[in-house]
Amino acid sequence: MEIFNTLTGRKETFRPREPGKVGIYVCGPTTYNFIHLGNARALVVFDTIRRYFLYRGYQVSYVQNFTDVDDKIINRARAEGMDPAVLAARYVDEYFVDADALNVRRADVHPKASNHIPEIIELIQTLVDRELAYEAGGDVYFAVRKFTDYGKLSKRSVDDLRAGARVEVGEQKHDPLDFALWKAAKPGEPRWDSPWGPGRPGWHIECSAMAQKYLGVGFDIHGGGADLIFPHHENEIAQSEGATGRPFARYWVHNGFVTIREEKMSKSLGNVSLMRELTRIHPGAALRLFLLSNHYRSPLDFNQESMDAGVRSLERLKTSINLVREALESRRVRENTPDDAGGLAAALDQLRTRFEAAMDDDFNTALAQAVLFDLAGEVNGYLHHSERPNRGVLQKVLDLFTVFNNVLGIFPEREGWLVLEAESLGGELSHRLLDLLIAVRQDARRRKDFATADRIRDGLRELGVTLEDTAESVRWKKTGHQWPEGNGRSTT
RNA sequence: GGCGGCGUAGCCAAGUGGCUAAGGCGACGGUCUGCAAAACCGUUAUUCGGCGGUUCAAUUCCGCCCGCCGCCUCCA
Repeated sequence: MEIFNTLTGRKETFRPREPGKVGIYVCGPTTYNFIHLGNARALVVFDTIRRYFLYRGYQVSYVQNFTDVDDKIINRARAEGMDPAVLAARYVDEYFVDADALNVRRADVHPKASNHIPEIIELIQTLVDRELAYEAGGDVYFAVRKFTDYGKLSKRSVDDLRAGARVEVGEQKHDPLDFALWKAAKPGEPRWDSPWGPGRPGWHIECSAMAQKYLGVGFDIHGGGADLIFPHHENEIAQSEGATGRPFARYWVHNGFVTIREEKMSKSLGNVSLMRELTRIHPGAALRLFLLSNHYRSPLDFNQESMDAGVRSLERLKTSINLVREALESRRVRENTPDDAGGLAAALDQLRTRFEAAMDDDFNTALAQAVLFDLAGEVNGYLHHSERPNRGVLQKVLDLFTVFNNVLGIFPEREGWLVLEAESLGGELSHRLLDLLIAVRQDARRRKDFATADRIRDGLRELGVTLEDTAESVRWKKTGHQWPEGNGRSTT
């Protein structure tokens, strides 16, 4: 397995700290709002990486924190007249709603800064004892210039950084480059007792403390968005390696940004896309497919065209899986016919090899997706050309879809069965009405009253239900339109 | 200014020092269909931003130029 390591700037063969085991720490969101598309990309990328290690048989320890003590939380809580802890807890809950929509699995541990104050204080104390940190007016700062390796991750020299560094009002840094490990509490702010007086941890220190606690020193993979390289991860390295004298993490993995219509997504541009909005409009599976549609280190542009293409390509996968399922249930399937498509079974082995090669090469999910589409193409062709498809080979196809999906996580899985979508029309009555309309239309078709038949089909299409006539039955599927509860009609 | 990335068909997007430059979306033609839809078959980059260089051979390596983007401040 080859992984691009930000620390060395190149792809390296992955060698775990302990054979058969891999420890991964990913920086999770600061819980002051719903997560946005950029957060979602990081989540999905690292969830997929984790899944691939599991596929490869590793025992994975996957840790993703929540930053629940932070200026942004305090400010927002103040603005809303809420207790910061309550606000943070609320958005932790909301995080899971969005993560679930993207089929992102729970981490093995989801540590929160607020639950690790003693560990944080202990780590700061170690840094103070080693004279890499100093107290000033109730704050504690890390002395960047005393850590000689500073800048090794972001490839910056301390002198380059000097120009950009600034000192906020009220800070008492000895050097503008220094950063806060501990912030003295101002009136009305959350506070914990410490050897330096009441206060709260700075942003970077929590990750050092929690990663070390759950994964130990020198764990395998530390991940996050590329914007965390500097200063967050650089500072984590300084703190952790300063305190232990040993390498903090072995492979640093960073995902690229999401842009929106070619612009960086940011608050100031007002173009932040919250997942809560997006999942209302698009199926989670389509969003996940889109998020994995290019290499994780490249920028990914979100726009209507790309998303539409994602939705349609998802349809292709669903259709194929459904065709296989239908065939397996149909009368034409045979137990003992030879694999008469000229080697579908052999093709499956090749596809699996290609899939692994793609993922082995720095988690090339775009290539891995192509394998999924090739699988769809292979089996569609087989079903089209074979009068008597072989049950065994079709089952293998379904199994392979499941194996691939287990890594890419596009469709949720329930008891080994891929859930392609919630085929819900919003109630039992709707389903019965639809069945009735389809039956009436079938009668019309038998009478060759195609005007009526087409009127029903066209009308349903406008309502977001597409009918497909097959030799044996009529299929329907939901397309496009969403029907939010209670609020009437919404056009996407 | 410092650091880093990108430029492949109408769009999205993999990729490689030389065998037919993946895959998806779209478009076009055909099969199927009452007509559709879906599916299938076929077509859709003699060419990989431009100019040089290295090489028997470059889209792939190097240099320069043009264009785009990100980080250097909180940010996935």
